[in-house]
Parts: sequence; C-alpha cells; structure tokens
Amino acid sequence: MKPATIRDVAERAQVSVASVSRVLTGAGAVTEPTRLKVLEAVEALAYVPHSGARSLSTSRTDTVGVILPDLFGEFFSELIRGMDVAARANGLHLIVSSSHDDASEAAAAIRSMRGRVDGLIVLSPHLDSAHLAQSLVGRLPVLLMNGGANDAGRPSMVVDNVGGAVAAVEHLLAQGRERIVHIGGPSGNLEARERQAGYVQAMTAAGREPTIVAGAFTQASGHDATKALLAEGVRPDAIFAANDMMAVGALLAFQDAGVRCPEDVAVVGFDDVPIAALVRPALTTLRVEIAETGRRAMDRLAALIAAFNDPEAAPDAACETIRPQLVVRQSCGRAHPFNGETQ
Amino acid sequence: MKPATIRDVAERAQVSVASVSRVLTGAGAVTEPTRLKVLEAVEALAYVPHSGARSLSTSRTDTVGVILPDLFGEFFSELIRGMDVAARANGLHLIVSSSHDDASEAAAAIRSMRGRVDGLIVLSPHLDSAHLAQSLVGRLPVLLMNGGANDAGRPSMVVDNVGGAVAAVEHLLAQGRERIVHIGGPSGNLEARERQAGYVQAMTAAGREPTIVAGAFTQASGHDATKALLAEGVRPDAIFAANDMMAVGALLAFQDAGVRCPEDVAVVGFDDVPIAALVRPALTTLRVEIAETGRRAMDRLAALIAAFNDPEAAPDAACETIRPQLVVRQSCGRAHPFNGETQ
DNA sequence: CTGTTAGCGCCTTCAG
DNA sequence: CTGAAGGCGCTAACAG
Repeated sequence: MKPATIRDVAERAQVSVASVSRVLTGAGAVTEPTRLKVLEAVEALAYVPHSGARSLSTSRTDTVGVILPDLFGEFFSELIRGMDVAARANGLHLIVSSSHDDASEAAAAIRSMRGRVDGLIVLSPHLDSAHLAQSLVGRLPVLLMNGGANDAGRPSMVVDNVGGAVAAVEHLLAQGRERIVHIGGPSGNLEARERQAGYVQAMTAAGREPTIVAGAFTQASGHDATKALLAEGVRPDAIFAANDMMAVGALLAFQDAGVRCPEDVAVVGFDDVPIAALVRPALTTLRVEIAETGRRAMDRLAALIAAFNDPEAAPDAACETIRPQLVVRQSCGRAHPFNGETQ
Repeated sequence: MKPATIRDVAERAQVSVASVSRVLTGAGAVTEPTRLKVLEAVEALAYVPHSGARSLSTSRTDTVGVILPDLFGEFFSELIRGMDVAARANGLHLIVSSSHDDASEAAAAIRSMRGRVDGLIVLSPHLDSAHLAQSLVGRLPVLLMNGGANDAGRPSMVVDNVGGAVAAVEHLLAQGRERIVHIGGPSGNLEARERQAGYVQAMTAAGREPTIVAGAFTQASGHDATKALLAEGVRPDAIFAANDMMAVGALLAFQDAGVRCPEDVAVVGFDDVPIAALVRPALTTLRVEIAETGRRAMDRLAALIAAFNDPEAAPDAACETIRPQLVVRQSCGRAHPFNGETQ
C-alpha cells in the first residue's frame, strides 16, 4: 500500500541499502549482477526515490524559489517562463511564491523557503531590498531583482529605468511632441519611481513642465487615468506610461474618446510585453527582453549555488544592468503599420 | 556560520528539543516560562525551521506540483495565476514543472515529484492520461486536466471543446457566413482534436464542406496558415481558430493582406485569453475563465489531499466539465467596437 | 566491491 | 508539563 522505500528494494534484491543507493545515484562502483538485481527490484516494486529524504541527507534540494509580488500580467509570466527554461537547463525545480504585498509577508515567504530550496530569486519592488537581503546573506544564495539602486554589492539585476524613461521622452520630443504626460506606476514601486524620475529629468532638461497622473501598472488604471485627463480638459499630444499595460489602457481610452493615435496623441509604454506588438496601433515601448532576463537571472542563480558549495569559487556580487531598448512602432506615428512584427 | 537547528535552540533555551518543537508547532501544551525562553532563543539565533526535515517526519510537504506541457502564452499564465491564488489560500506552495513534450519526459517529471509534493495537477494534453494516471493512482492525490475523454472515473476537469466549437460554427452560420475555415491546433493535442471534431460536426450538420488547415496553437502558426490560405486563392468569409493566439495571427495576416475584418471575414478564437479583448478588432471567442478554472482545480486538489489522509472521507472522482461561453466581439461584425470591455 | 552505521533536522510517542 | 529516544528515507563515510 505505502510506497516502497530503499529498504524494501534492498531486501528484495538481497543487497544492502548502500548498494541500492549506489546504482540509483550512479556514484560508486557496483558489480553488474548486483546492479541488475537492484534494477529488477526497483522495477518490481515501482520504487521511486523520496527526494525529500534525499535532500535531507545531501542538503541539496535541486529546487530554487522565486519570490515575486504578483503573478498578474504578461511581465511576470514572461519572466517566469524565461526562468523556467533556465531552471530546467540547470536541472532545477522551480517553486514560485507570489502575492506578497508588504514586506512582512514577503519576509515570511522567504523564511518558509528554508530547507525547501537551494537558492532564491527575489523580486520585491515594494520595499527596500537591503533589509530583506540582509536577513539571508551568507545563509543562502540569492539573486536580487528589486529595481532598487541599493542592490549594488550583492548579486543582482536591475533595469535602467531612468535611462529608458529618458530615451522615451527624448524620442517624443524629437518628434515634435510638446505636451507629454506621464502615467506613473504604484507609488511604492521602486521601478515606477525611477521611470517617473527619468521622465521628470528629461522634461526638465528640455525646459518642459512635467505632468504626472497616478496609475497602478494595470490596464484599467491607465484607462482611468486617461479618461480622467480628458475629463479635466487636459489634451496631451503624447503619453508616456510607466508600463505597457497602462499604455494599452490609455490607447483604448483615446479610442473610446475619439482621439486618434498617433495623429492626435502618441503613446509610449515600457517593458515590451508580447501584447505591445499586437495592439493596434502597435505600441512604441522600451524593450526589456523579459524572458531573456529571467533566463539570465536563473543562470546566475545556478552559478551562485554552485559557488556557494565551493570555497574557492570567485564570488559573484555583480549588479547587472539591463538597458532597455526603444522600439518604435505605430503608436508614435513613425513606424509602418505592419513592419513584419506580426509574428 | 551554519544555520541554527532546533538543537541549538534547545541548548540555548535550556530545554529539550521536544519543547522547542512544541512551541513552534503550537501542538502540545507548554508552560509560559519555557515558551518565552524558547522564543528568546529562536530570536537570538535567528532560527528558522527546516521545512525539508519537517516534511520528512510529518510526511507532509505543504507543496503541490503542477505538471504542464508549456509555459508559453497567456493561457498557461492565467491558469497558473488562478492556481497560485488558490494554493496560497490553502497554505500550499506551488512548484511548476513544464516543457514536457513527450510522455516519457512528463513521466520523469512526475516521478521526480515524489517526496517533494503532497499532490499533483497534471496537464498533459499530448498523451493519453490514463497511462500516466495509472502509475500514481492511489499513491498520490492527482487532479487531471488532460482534455481527454478518458479522465472519467478520476478526479479531473475538462473543457467541453466539442460543444464550444459547435457553438462557434453555429454562430458564424447564423450570421450568414458560408465558407468557414478551421485552423487546427497541434495534431497530437487532444483539445485541438476535439475542437476540430466539433467544427467538423457542426459543418457537416449544416451541410457544408469542412476545410481545415493545420496550426500549432501559436500566433505565428495562425499567421502562416492564413497567409498560405490566401496564397492558394482560398477566400474564406470566416475563420474558426482552435485557440485565440492563432486567431490573432489570422487577424493580423488579414490586415497585412488588406482583407477587412469583420466586413470580409469573421474570426473566432477559443479560450478568451486577456489579449482577445485587446486586439482590434476585438476577438469573438469562447470564454473558458482560465484563472477561475485554475483556482477551482487547486481547490479540488487541496480537498483531495485532505481526503487522502482521512480514511472516512468521501472519494471525489468527479470529472468536472467546463462549458465555454461564446463571447461575441467585433471580429464577428456584430458587437459594438467599444462595448465597455476596455478594462 | 559490499555491508554496517551514523547522521541530515525535525516531530512524536512514551515514560517520568 | 517535560525530556529521552526512535524514526521519517536516504546518503556517505568507513570498515571488511
């Protein structure tokens, strides 16, 4: 009834548990006859090693955890997809833990990972990562993706949000747009703050007055913000949204209101989620290569884990910066409607 | 240096490990003074219980696995999002295992879950689930979502693909469309087969000749299939694609070719992924309520796990059927362009 | 090459 | 109420 253990196998094969372990793990030499006897018993008993028990004695779980604030929207989906690919390539299982709105919740999630994973990727844009990181530095390999500037000195990856935002605004200005409004992300979000800062910086540098309305990274919030804008009589000739989903919301709000894009208003997003290329007009945005970033992050974590068990490994404490690339599409009025990106 | 164990805590608190365990798990009465001593030690040593070790002795991991073929596209993202919500609500961790193209790979993934999870949700539309299910029935609580008809008798959830497809075709026919072409999914995919069967059935019933072109559930394949169709001089007045992403690909291919939708051709998809409401023209499709389905599946798995450890629990072996609902949008030429779905 | 034995870190009877 | 001891299933020395 109960699943067979290594002992059952040993008994049936008339060998010791050590031998069974040897043929199953591949470590240690075993004579052919015993190997066959073991395999026969394994087959007969439909034996499958208990990875939990194995973990306890090897102190390796071959599992990594990903802590993230949310699972909503294409950004996180893409990121996880990239991580999943790399995890598989590195022989690692992936356990995702999301919906951590506040710091204490995230901390609890991280704590509950102990004994469950060999390493962690932490995305926690809502709080300062230093605090969190402190609590587990040295204890566990961790790769930070907090969008905060305070990740320097620890293994981390950040997006150059300021640079991306500046590029967006400069592009709009270069096209002759004058009244550029920014739809910001959630106030507590570090990435959102940086994108907003970049916007303000570029506007100020150009001698323009920044105008900011609040959003929440959701399509609905972009839609609402735009509607509110129009209701107030504000008539921007360009929108720079802090992410693509809000930009899409803005796009649709303009359509609802009969404002033409790109003729009357240009719209720029951030991230380049898959949908950005599919809406019409296709969205100009800052490409982050999300899945690739996830893949890269997981590869680095795998390396961190390997180094963790190897005393003479070179410590990787690099803070890698992802530089978003401006992708110009129809929503800015320049690109050809169908520029081969339909796939 | 190394993380503290329960023994370290016991030592520092001058109590036995049993007492530490008692205050930490909440089970078993402890006198207030010892409780405080323990908590003090826990705090001082920054002790965190090792969940792997705990699992070994309790034989509960509080973790569930999700086996799925892929992580690509919004369908699986949404599904996992729903599962994640329910997992959290049930106090369960989620480990995802994807990219299992063939049966042996999926089987290996399932096997490697032993000792790692308390239960499994298996999505394996590429192979007959019975075989897989057999190998673990009784051993582990499993919820099947294989889209196969052979899940009856085991806890499972299936989408009424035939019914959905029939509804799609009938709707198109009712609108006066005559030359309805079906873009099919991957040949090995059970859901794709059923949707195709439904299409054929409805067409035949209406006395029309079915026309089927092959796709692969990706946007690119829908695009290519449509392009090929046009190149051959075929001029359908409606497309029923086996999923939304292929429908979107078709939509864009028609735009490229200057064929107007919905005037010249109607397009219907399947699934109602978020993007379906965002493309223009917005896509008519069959709504599956993906996230909700995932949530429901996880809730059922949680119940299965609970029942698994309770001898006198009523066995749940129901095969729940999800009936997709036709959502009419612009791509069929009926719905108002902006019908309030912009959010 | 093989078997014996001691843990991995924790929970959980069972006496006291 | 508390502590001692056994065991969860497996791996990894260490002898033989």
